[in-house]
Amino acid sequence: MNIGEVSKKAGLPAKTIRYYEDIGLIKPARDTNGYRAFSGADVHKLAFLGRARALGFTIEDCRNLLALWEDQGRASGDVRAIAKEHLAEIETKIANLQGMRDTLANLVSACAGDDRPDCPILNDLQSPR
Amino acid sequence: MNIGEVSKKAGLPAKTIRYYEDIGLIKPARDTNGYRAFSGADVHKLAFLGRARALGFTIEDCRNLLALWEDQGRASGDVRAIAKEHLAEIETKIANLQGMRDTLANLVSACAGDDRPDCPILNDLQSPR
DNA sequence: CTTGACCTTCCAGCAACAGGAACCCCTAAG
DNA sequence: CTTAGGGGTTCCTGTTGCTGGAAGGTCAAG
Repeated sequence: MNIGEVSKKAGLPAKTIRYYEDIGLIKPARDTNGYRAFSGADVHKLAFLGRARALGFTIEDCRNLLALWEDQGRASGDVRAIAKEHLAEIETKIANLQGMRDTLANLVSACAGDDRPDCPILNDLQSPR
Repeated sequence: MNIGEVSKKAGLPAKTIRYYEDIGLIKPARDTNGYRAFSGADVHKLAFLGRARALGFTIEDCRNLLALWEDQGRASGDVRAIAKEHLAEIETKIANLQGMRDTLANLVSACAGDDRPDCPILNDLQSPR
């Protein structure tokens, strides 16, 4: 299978797939013409990676998850630990963003948004209350 | 005022302040010895930038907000437009993260997390349900 | 034989800095 | 006078996860 077809099947841009090979996440074979020759297992791995990335796992997390996935003797506790840690980071991010959102929403609703220069948003950035 | 003192007053790392000069957000004067000589206005601007960044505005947004802040004849509508746009982006991010969080929380709670290899998290990454 | 759709590698760039090297400046103490 | 320290300066590299583009090889069809 060439990269274009794999790209469609796995739902990842060809650029991304090349990148993943670059950093050692996958190791597709090569045809005599130099083209990458992907196996079904490669496609499967790429789809796995795509889903892990969609859940926000970092590349390094993905590398570890992939290794655990391929290790039949893994302990599910190892997987869970990675996911739990990641979950905590996401919750932190959400909390931060919610704080920003609340402040911003207040400011936006306090601002007339007309032609006059008076602006609560700038006032707050100048010296928050 | 030297950069160290400004760093404390504005609550920004010296590195960041140099960077902000680099990209043209501030233009501090220079002493004869080559040191940056910050004015009170510079400090004020940096604090403004720090707060805008803390609300998640991009550097380009900050550049625009700063210009509006300094423009006595601005229209508050322009400020509000920037803030509103940014608010929408934040809400999008929050929604995405919440989606990830929900999925992850489910998976984490479904996973025994012990020594056995069976793992709902990996199962889902392999083929989501 | 040429066109066009593939594929290849390599290089640059994004955001917003952080780390570190190599060096200059200034003051105070021994 | 020298030295130690704690400032400051520039410049280069690295971070994360790709994306865009240039320059060129390959392949099947018309």
